[in-house]
Amino acid sequence: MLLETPRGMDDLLPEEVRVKRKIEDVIREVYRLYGYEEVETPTVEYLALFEAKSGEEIRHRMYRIPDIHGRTLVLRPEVTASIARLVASKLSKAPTPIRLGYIADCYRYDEPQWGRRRRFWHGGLELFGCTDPMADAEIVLASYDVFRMLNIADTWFRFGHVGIVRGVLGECGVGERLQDMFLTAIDRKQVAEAFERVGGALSDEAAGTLQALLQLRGDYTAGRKALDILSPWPTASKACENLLEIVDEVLQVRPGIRYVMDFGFARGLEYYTGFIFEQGVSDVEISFNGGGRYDRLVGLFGGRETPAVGCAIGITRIMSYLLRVGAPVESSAPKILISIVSDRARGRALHVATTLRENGIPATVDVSRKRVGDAIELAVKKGIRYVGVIGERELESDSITVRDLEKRRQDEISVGRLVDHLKNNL
RNA sequence: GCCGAGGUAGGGUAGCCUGGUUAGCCCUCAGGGCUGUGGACCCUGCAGCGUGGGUUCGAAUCCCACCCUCGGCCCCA
Repeated sequence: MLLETPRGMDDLLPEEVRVKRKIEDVIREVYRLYGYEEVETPTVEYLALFEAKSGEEIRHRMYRIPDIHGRTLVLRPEVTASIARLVASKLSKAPTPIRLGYIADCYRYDEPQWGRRRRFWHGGLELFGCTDPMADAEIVLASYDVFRMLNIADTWFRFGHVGIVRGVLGECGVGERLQDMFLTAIDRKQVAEAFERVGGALSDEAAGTLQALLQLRGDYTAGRKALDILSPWPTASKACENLLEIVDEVLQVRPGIRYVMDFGFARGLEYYTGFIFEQGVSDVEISFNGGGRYDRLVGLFGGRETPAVGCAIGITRIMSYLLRVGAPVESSAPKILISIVSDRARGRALHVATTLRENGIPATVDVSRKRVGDAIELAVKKGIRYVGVIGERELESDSITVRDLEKRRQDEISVGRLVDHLKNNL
């Protein structure tokens, strides 16, 4: 017990952290390029924040923590609600549009397996204050760029719009609560149950429309077909047009992306009001990124009604994927290990290492004072390319012997030229 | 939460069916052989049967429960 981590919560070893950092670096670069400002919110939040609109599934998978005064706190299962709260409160007077990003650990009491951990990281982008399809398209394009910059070329998108089904149901007088239940059932692929729940509220025509719609998926032409099916339903038609517009704008920039428009597509979070999407990688079932539009959440938290669209990128899933496919990640090993073979050389070794570091070259001194041969062996194991040797001879001539383990050659170089020598040979 | 397969030193494995020496091997790690070249080699050492019960003269081995890991379902990023 003492030596185990809680189930589903992982220690991350150097190799894993290296990959995770790389993903975070890319996400932060996308923030920079798109003008998103990173924020942090508490890992622990009040239960109420997630109770309203997080969706059935997530609600009962939250870690709950009773505090001393009997309030119920939870470990955040996701971050969007926190960001919406932030916009409803501290940022209520910030000029819109507001672009915010976050990288944060989240917690869900799930059954652990590949790509599903009880503690995992999300990297998100949230854009507040715009209803224009360009905003939705921007989130998709930024998502695409994250994967592109990680050299994950083979990525796919699934596009949908909860406003379509909500539109048909709404025009039949089905209330929001019932709409949520319908969509949750659809998300679970329980189509029959979905229809049972709304029961008699639907006319035959509405039921027929929905049945046809839920099976419809495909490329842009499927979207046109959906428009036909929806022609008697003005609200739903408008939602469908909105979806087509967003996808069209994405395709204008990235005509080659792999995507499917899926009209039977729903997501587990209940706060979505419009466009929704998921993104994944071809040889993996589960999605790596998901998001959509939630125009009412900020208002629900007491803020001014503020439209919003965003996404949550599964950093932990991408990390597992990159480790699995063995994606190359730059080594974090120092470039040179300086071996000392004379007590008098100790000061010189430290001095040389300092000079190298001041020039941006990572260097370590062999403080364990191994024999040269053992130092070479250690360097090989640690992936350090160069071994420097400083002893009496080098002190004499104000130089350092540098052995290149990759090219298997050795040179005696004056200390003054060492920085240039290593820089030229990296 | 459900179904399936598994758990032997830090990693990888043999032994389990058919209970019986001190649980073997490879890598890693530590110390030494070894005072400036061993991308080594040799010697020595540290460290293990997931946990708890049960059966038995005796359990890594058979039985039960639990824990954990890995798949799958469900769901999700």
